[in-house]
Amino acid sequence: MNNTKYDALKLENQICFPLYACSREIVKRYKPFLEEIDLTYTQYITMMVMWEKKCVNVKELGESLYLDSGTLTPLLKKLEAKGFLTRKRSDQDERNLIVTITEEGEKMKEKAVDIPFKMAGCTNLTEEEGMMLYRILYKILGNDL
Amino acid sequence: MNNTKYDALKLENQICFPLYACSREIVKRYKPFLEEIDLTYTQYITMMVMWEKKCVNVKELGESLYLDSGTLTPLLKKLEAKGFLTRKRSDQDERNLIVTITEEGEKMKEKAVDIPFKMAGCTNLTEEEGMMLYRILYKILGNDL
DNA sequence: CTCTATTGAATTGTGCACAATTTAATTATA
DNA sequence: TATAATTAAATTGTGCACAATTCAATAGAG
Repeated sequence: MNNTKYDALKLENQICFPLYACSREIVKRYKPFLEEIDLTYTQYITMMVMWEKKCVNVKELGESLYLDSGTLTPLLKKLEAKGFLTRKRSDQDERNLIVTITEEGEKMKEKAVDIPFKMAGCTNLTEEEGMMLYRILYKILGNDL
Repeated sequence: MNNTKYDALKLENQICFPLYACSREIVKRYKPFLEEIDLTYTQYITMMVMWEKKCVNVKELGESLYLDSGTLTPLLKKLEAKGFLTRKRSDQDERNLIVTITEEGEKMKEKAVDIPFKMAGCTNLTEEEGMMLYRILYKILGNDL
């Protein structure tokens, strides 16, 4: 029993710190696989949205990824330069930038399709732990305090 | 039942994505509290180590925080400029840089001490969920695959 | 004791994140 | 319908992260 009012300031008593460390750690484990298809992690999750939706504006993309235009604008320009998507203003409302996946972007999906399975071996969680983690993380994300 | 081999590439089926989003989300919730004491989140967890250890070299600090010298060197220079710590090469082994907390850095602790309690209200997890999350995250971090 | 290998920080360069501001387009209102 | 308010992206500036390289100091092998 050596509790002090400072215990709450110890690194080992934080919940945010392992979250932050873990996030970076897993992104690091993705890196070798993502390098093979010339994507960074953020570009990869962006492509995931594109593979599903084919066509979105920056705002929708930002809501899906919890990212803003300050992050997305330069990132989308890079993905456009790589040929995976196109960027074009909407005719109906020129404030909106429409991002559309290209043929080449679609082809990428074939090269990406085994990454999730390769990554599955990179964590030592049981299926139950994985589901629990998933549920708790989305509970936090859903909490708009 | 519309399962395809592409389901594993959907954003909603990722475990890493909510981890990444959640980590950033919580750091964002810290920001208003940390601004009051003029620290960024990374500077804050660095100070946590300093409050506990008083004196460490960059390597030890990096092991505690899962960060390397590329991140820590500029960060420590900023904390030194703010007067919270000093940086000095070891006499025994000049390769080592000894980081030591200052009187002023110690005083900061008083101003930081209620941040964990303020943050506690910022997540909607039960105590059990918090403990579960903590356990699972450290299980991943401990896994040196 | 000298040469080589290793170690610990610092440096360099790239890519996010994000707050804050700006710009242009659209909508709402007096 | 002018004007004000709002909206969507882009821009600007700061601060990480991190791979890769460099540099200086020390340890180890012959």
